[in-house]
Amino acid sequence: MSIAKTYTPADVEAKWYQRWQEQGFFKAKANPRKQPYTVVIPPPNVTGVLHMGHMLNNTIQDVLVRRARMQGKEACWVPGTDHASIATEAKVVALLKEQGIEKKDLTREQFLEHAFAWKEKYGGIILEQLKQLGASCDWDRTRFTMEPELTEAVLRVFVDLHQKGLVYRGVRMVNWDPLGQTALSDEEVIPKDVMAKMYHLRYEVVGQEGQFLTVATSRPETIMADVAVAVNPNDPRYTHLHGAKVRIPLLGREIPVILDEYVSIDFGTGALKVTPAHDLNDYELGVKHNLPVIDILNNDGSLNEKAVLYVGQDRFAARRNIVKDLEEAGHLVKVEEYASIVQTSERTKAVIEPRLSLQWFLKMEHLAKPALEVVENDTVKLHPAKFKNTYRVWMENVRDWCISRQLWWGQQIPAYYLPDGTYVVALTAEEALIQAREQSGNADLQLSDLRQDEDVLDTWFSSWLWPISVFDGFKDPDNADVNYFYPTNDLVTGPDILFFWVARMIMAGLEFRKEVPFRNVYLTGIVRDAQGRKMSKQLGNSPDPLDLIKQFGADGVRTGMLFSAPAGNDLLYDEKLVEQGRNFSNKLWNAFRLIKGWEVDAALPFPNDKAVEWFGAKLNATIVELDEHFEKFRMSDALMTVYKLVWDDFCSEYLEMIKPAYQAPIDPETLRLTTGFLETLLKLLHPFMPFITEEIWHELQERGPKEYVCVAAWPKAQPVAGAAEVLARMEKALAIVGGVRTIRNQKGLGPNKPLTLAAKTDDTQLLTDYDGIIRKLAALTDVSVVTEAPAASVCFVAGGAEFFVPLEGQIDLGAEKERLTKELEYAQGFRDSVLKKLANEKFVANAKPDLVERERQKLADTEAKITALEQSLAAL
RNA sequence: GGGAGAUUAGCUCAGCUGGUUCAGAGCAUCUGCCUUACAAGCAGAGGGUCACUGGUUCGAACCCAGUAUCUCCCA
Repeated sequence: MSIAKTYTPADVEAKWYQRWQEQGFFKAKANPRKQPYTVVIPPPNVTGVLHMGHMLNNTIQDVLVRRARMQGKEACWVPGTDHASIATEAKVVALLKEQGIEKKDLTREQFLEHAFAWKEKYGGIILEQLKQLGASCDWDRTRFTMEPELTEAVLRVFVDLHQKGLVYRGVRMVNWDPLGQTALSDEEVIPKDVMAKMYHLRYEVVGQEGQFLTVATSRPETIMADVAVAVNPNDPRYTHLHGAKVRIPLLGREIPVILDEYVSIDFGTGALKVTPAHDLNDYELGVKHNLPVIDILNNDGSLNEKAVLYVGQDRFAARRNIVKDLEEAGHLVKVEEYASIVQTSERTKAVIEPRLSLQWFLKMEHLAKPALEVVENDTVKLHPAKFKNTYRVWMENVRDWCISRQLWWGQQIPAYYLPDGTYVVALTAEEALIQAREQSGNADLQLSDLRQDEDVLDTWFSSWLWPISVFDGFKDPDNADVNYFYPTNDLVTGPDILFFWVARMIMAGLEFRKEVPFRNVYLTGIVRDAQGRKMSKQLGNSPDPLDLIKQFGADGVRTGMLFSAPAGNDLLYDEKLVEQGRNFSNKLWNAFRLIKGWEVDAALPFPNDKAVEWFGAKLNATIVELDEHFEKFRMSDALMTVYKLVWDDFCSEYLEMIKPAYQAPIDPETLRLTTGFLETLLKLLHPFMPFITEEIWHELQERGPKEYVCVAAWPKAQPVAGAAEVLARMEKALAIVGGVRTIRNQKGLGPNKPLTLAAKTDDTQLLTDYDGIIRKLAALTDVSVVTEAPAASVCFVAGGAEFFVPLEGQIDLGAEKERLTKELEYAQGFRDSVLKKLANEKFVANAKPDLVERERQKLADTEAKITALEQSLAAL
């Protein structure tokens, strides 16, 4: 039989994923005999497709989940999507437009029909893509934030919080997205640095014709909404204007000059136009001074009739026009460039309008306090911990959450308005009617008299319930699933949604189940390109994830992503990384190919006790190290640990030690033990590389129908007495091999030229025990013990002993002398530094005794080395 | 403007409470090898005043202060 020289992932990946599913390995059910391990997926946008960020994030989740499953836990990874109201609605509106349908021509019901049809057709593509990555989700549990059960959960929570007085309706300054035509929460607004213009406009002082007050503004188109000009009472330039009135340019309306210390004297001209409807600070100033509010904007950002001028024009067009007109009228004093910030919509990218608006809010103070505490006291641990600071600052300054959105795609707010303008909040219209009759005292009220609030709830108002709602914890708070799987264990997500989502889930968990939603939050970095730029469609710098999987295999891509992904650090994606992942797959494949290719001769004795003993010790030590990395969520280090174990220790050292000569058979015991080692390695690798490990697992030997590495027991370290000594002895032996190899390289001898080795050492036992290994790895025909340096040989020192490789006619005496002298000087320098340390009375007195002892040992070792080197030099 | 974090090899990062081998890994680089498991490979080598300046200490990449630069969060 022949095994392909290179591993071809495409041939096997789909097969194994299907088998795992057929076997039901990913399915989880409440099982009191097992410890639960639960992860809920950060639900991707239902309209989304897989991008590099998802690949990283879901690889990490899958590694955690697969390992937990192998550890014998009831591993449950719940997949699903969220409805992403604003993004999806925008997408559907655009699609309808292409078909010649305008949203405004549709009723709400008609629009939702279109939206759901679209979701059925295209939604959830991303979940199918996750399967290609190997994600071991329990697909039977797939949830969607807008499905009936989850919608009900959202409405129940809204009603509950309203009853508790935490949800309220009020007029507040909100972030208005004129493109999406909806309010946004503070977290959905992204500040952007821009170069803006500051316009200096002069307002004529009433009754003092020819006298002007100059204000500076970046938004001249809002002067029609001005209700005052404010100056600092301590500003001597304007003392004469206290109590005066000024006239708005072009418009002529008179507004008062008000005094407030809020106005900073050195910014702009020290005179501030006050436009309460269109600026948060102005609004607060307006409230304080009892000023009216004039809102001159329509929902789409165009000017309304209250503006009087430029009515119907978009805000930016109006700005251009008014600047021209102001200039012509002689009211534009000057224009300055200055660095400023504009707020933009996270979703539509439109410039946000601060706008006074009637919205629903959720009070945060009561929810934030306990949510902060559980992070402070590590009930919920953030990885890396530096995010605790960020979290704290946000939680301490959190403002009420604007939860209403002027959209249709989402859960419609269960508030019902009575004809008299008051409202009731209830889960259903029927319940609302009962309440409404009671509240109004009008028993004749009918359903048709009630009008439900037009708005829907923020998508995050669904997502924050996710860890509970996916287990139906609202509909049925005492069901077996939620009791068993909640709280979940680990959450893996990006720091960009720490507040949007993570913080709010913690709040919801504590408020509705009196328990945190998860114990650990692993925050991944952002995937960037090699130049450190964010991956974006515009830049075209993001590779297609599915292409990558095709090209390098899912295992290659998974490991490639993890190689350079320490928690919380951005990942600079480079194709080299997935290439390295693919190469690693191939390395593993070839190790398998070697072992599988051996013929067995049952008559052969077992010659590899030292190699086996060593690799067993190495394996145990590495498992301990690996588990530590996992406990600390150091995924990159965990991977690198197994990577080196497989590549360096197993392939480069162990297999080379036990490998029979070409086409020679192997003894049965070595084959048995080596196969066992490989199986252990497959288990350790499986969370990272599920496909190739499963393939090799089955190719290696016949397996029972349920016998998959996917559900094999996670290896446990088995401490063996004397393991440290075993590792140390082999290290010494390998140092000798290294010495010979270095000489081969330096002398250009090639790997196969037969050489002999002479050793001047006290530790002849080492040479006896490891004779076979040393000869094989260093390609030596003979190893002998000598008392004097043989003539015409190259020397090296390893572990305090001298070794000689006789090389008749190839010795450059001068070069040898130089090399040894250099090494000697280095050793002497080191000895001196140790001596100095030991001569220091304070060191000997203050340092821990074992430390001093170690320094003494160092000194002895170095002195042995110096002696050996000096003798070698003398012998030359 | 306020806050947090970072600065270690060409790149990406480790370096746990200051003290094992005068600073480690992977990738990249250089040299030599197509040695029948693997050239997607093998063997070997080079490479760092631990941002800078002071301080504490017997001893500092690690602790303290200041400076510079960068990143993130919030205004």
